[in-house]
Amino acid sequence: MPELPEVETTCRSISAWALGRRIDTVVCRRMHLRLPIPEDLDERLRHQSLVAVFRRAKYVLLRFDQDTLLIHLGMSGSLRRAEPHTPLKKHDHVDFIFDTGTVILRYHDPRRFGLIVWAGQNYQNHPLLATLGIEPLHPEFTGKWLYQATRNRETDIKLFLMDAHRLVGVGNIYASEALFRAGIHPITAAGKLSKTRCERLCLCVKETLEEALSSGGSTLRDYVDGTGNPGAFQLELKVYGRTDQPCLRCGTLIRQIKQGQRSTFYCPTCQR
DNA sequence: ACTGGATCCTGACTGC
DNA sequence: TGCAGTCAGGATCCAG
Repeated sequence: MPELPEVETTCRSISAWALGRRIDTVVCRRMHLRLPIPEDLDERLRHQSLVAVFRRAKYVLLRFDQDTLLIHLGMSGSLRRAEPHTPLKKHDHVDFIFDTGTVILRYHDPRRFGLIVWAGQNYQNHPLLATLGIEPLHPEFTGKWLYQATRNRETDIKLFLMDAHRLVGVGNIYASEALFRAGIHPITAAGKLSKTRCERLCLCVKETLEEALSSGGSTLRDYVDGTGNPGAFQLELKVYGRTDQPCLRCGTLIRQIKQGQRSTFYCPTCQR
């Protein structure tokens, strides 16, 4: 489900309404996602206030007075505001109930590929975060970095972009979109890219993510942000999901292939 | 170290 | 209408 723009949008919208609120209770209806949900969630979070909501890669971090929670939305997860009268849907696994029960942050995840765990004292050292790659929107992600990181790598550039141990936040949608924008064929061996093409790709990754962010992310099925609003970037997608439709630049039919068991979309004319 | 494949799980959709 | 097969925004683990 969510890639960097969707996770970031989720964090921002939760911040807007939940910061400073105090946990009343936490209700878990299901104890197992990708990992077990901590059993002491309610006991420990009770009466703590939410101090910060931020993102690392595709992880959401909720910092409370004493503890920080690490949340991943997997493929199908969402974290959004619910009111006391909002009816429970199937797969609404966890409710963080604030104040005197007036507002709820609700975790929903049909496929249960997500996770909720304690982040520990120093979240950067958490095993799930410690080995992650660099943030694509940070200044340290440059064409030069990309050029050096891809040397001698035979893996397809699209798979390289999606490898969170190198570069985080770029998932299946935005990898295809950024490569189209850069005019690079997704099967190109990462190590074969010239310095110039690395510069261009780096720029295109940043632009694609930033534009998606300003549209509030992409809503393909049921993605909604922390307030419940859908994104609009799906309207801007140039290749993702457009199999056999004409390329918006040259009219050639968009192709769909598999890379690493995931669908890739590209224009065989614009991308070489 | 790198690379490709299987895997976790449910729901939506397609074709017979 | 039902049933089987395929596919889906992620990331980990394992074998070669």
